Amino acid sequence: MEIERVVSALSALAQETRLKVFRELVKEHSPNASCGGSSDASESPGGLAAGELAKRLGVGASSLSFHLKEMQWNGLVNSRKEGRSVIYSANLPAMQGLLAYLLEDCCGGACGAAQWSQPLASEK
Amino acid sequence: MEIERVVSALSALAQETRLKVFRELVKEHSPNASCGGSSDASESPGGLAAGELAKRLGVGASSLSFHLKEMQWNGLVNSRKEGRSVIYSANLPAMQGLLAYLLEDCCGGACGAAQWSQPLASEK
DNA sequence: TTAATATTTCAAGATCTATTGAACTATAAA
DNA sequence: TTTATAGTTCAATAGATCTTGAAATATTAA
Repeated sequence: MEIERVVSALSALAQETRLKVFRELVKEHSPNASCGGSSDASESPGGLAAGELAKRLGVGASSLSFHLKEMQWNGLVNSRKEGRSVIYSANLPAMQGLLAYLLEDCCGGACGAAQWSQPLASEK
Repeated sequence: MEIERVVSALSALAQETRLKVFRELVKEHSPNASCGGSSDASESPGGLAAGELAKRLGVGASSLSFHLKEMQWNGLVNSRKEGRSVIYSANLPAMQGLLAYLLEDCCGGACGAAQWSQPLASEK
């Protein structure tokens, strides 16, 4: 991942509403949907309608729409239309790419990937 | 890590100059400095002087100072004074906390920590 | 003490972000 | 059709962010 893409992915997450949206979408992500290792052809990507997200997060529709557009532009979420709803879903490979970059380039040999196979430390 | 702290850590990184600063500081981080697992009492945290960072990144001194202050405020870097220089260093435990949060709360059971003990995938 | 170096602070200005409510588009139901 | 529902777009506004250059502060060297 080149630095501009990393910065834009980080920007997409560096806002409370958007981070909550992403978290919510990850929760709703169906386990067999695209996560690299999938194999089952019956991909049902899961996700949530914009309205349902707005309700859960208590955000105005147009404000949420603004944030979803931002996240989509930056590659963090995907959308599809179903009836009159638009279903948004987390783009997990994008998150993986981001984490891979941070782990490799921003956590140093000193605190590399190895540590993360453990229980995943406490608070800062 | 609670969500406000995560958002502020992400904001600290979601800017090209700042991400480059962090990367540079991680490169310069001495291997035995505070990374949780350290034990040697002769902690020499490494780091870089503001001026050296400015030179390496080609950024104006006052602009860099603004970004360093931001990163310090958000807990991503530490500083110490040495002579007339101010040496900045990466706060790796903060980065760890951030990564732990993203891995746990934003990557889902689907794409959890397990994957990251491997060779650390390619591009997105 | 005076001068040079390293860095921060300040003020101004340009640009980007986020929220609001109203208007608009598309789909489905009556 | 008409009406209701789901989302998006638009314009206005408020506030945050970033860059610049000049001035201020601290430390070291002459």
